[in-house]
Amino acid sequence: MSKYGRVRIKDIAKELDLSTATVSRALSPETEHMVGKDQVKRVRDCARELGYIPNLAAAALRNQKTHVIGVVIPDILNPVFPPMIKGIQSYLFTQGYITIFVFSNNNQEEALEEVRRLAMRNVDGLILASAFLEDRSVSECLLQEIPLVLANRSIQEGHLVHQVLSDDQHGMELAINHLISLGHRHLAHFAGPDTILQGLKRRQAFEWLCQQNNIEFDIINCDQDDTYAFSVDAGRVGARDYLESGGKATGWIAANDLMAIGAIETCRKLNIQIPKDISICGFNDMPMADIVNPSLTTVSVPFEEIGEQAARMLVKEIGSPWPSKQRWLIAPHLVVRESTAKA
Amino acid sequence: MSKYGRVRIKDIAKELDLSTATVSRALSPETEHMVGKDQVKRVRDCARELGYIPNLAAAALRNQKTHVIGVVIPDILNPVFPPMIKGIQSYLFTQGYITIFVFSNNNQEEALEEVRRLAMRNVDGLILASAFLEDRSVSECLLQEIPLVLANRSIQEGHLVHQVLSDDQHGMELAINHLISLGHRHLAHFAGPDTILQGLKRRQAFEWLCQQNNIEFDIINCDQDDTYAFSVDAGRVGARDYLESGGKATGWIAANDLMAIGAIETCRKLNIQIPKDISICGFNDMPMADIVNPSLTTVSVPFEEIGEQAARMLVKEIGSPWPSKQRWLIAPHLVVRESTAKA
DNA sequence: TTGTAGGCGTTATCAT
DNA sequence: ATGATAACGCCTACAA
Repeated sequence: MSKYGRVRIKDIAKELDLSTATVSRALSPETEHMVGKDQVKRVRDCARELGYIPNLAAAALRNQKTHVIGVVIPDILNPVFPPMIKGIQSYLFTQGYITIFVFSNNNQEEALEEVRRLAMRNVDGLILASAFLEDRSVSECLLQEIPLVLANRSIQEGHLVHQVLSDDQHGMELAINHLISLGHRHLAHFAGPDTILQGLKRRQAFEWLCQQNNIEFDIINCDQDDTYAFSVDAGRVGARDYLESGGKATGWIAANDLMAIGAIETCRKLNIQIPKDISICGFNDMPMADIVNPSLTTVSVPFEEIGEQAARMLVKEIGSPWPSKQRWLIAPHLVVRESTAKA
Repeated sequence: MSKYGRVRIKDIAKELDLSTATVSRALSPETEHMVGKDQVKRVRDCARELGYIPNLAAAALRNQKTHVIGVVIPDILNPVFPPMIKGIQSYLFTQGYITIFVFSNNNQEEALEEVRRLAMRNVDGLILASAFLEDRSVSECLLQEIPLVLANRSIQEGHLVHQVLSDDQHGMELAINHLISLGHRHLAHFAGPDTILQGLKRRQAFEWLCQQNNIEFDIINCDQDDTYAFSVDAGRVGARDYLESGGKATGWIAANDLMAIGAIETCRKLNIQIPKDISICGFNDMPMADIVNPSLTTVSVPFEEIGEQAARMLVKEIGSPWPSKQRWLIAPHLVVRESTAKA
């Protein structure tokens, strides 16, 4: 092969009898104007010929900028995240960034550990989609002065960081109005854990809106522990417990689609017909929500858009930090399918 | 705050009036034995106090080793990949590696571009799950001498790279035997593109096994273009075309679950009952295959295991390259659910 | 337009 | 046991 191991600028310089400075300049679009046109061509050709691949680790060390963004995702198996990942990655790609996705298994300790690892890699910025209302990852980032955007989550001290969120209050309103308009007068909410933003917000909105509308309601807490939160299993068990304890609501709203699917499964086992006997509404409109049995009526949260918007804000923040932090709400919409019907 | 920007080894050294060498040694588990016990403690304490975070880019530059693995995934929205991603990531995490996942949108050019970007980042190794039987990414890796494992895919020159694959021939046998045992005597295969390993292998296996069993069969090519391959839409259109052209098979095997779901949808629209009129079998057993309507009988491919095994082989290969390249087959199994029944 | 030289943060070699 | 120093590959002020 080539007479070099991995080709460096130095090798090209030697080959063409130039200085490394000239080669470096010729290779970079921002500086090539300082070099003669003919030289640029010579250098470029030679680089291609020798199979030169720049060593970005070295450049990063020198420039104090890696063009790497870190993203912490709580659970890769949760189907809402792939669209968000896509939104993040495809925008950052266009901006010349590479994205490191790490997965925290819904675990605060792991998330913090991952954030530290990312900090060691000198990421230029961080997007946290990991889910807890309070955890130390955020303070760690602030301490390290790493530009930060929270995607689809929030924290108590909202003024310290940028946030991109779906408007869950509005989403819950869409779901409740839908069920009410179908004639349901007793609703139930299968809630996620209060330690996670969506769990808290959706439960609060449900409670408040039912009271506003003078509707009888029950709230079922399905969360045993954090890894179990928002799972099909949580919905399964929640529904079973609710029915066994004599719950009478005819309109159910789950905190997410997976829990709705779990609830539907339990109903099927108990020979309860959906939507004839009970209407069930999900939340998120995850991929596949349209092909389950029955297909899910659900509040559609635009995760890809959330991801892209978060990435967009982060890039801006890296370019020039905003003095005040933004809280960006994205409106969900209702998708009516087969799992809801007249009471 | 601290009086330093980001704390470096040099800062700790100055603080404790030691040399950078001693501090570096004290901080690294492999070299701390060269330093007095008391010093180690002083250094560690000081590092914690100042909030020292090692700069791995610098270490990588010095050590010619980044502890970064790159993984190319063709499509994050394809539900078979999250389990594979999990398998890869969780194993590599335990081995002290960080993983960069990139997505090529089923596009060869993008995959190659991503591989180049990863090479610039000096990844220690690469896992390619991107799907084509022939593309330039592999040769690029070989050229750059980057340790390489193919996950769930293959190439013509199989002896040049490690591969971890599901045994599709065996999987197809399970599916066909299942349908035959249910009394089906005319089978159809909704095939993926021949340019992708699974498309090719599954079609070939289907053809051969039908001939072996003296079964009448049809093959429907659903692939228009690469981004469309293996999608719900491909299955939808394939089924419609097949039925409109008078296809009579009572047992269908799709090249993957998404296509099976698309085919089911078309049947539902045409008032064809599954599995009463036609039995449909999928391939992969993706997450959610158990909750679609009707739930899918499918050949279950253990993607998480494939991912973990690929990662395992890659780490070994990085440690000490094997002279001969391995081809590792993982056996799928059949999961019988509601979409297949007696003819 | 081109070249020289120093430094980004870390670690290994060599000397003490 | 500890310190001085060079080197990893790249970029850029400064000099010519």
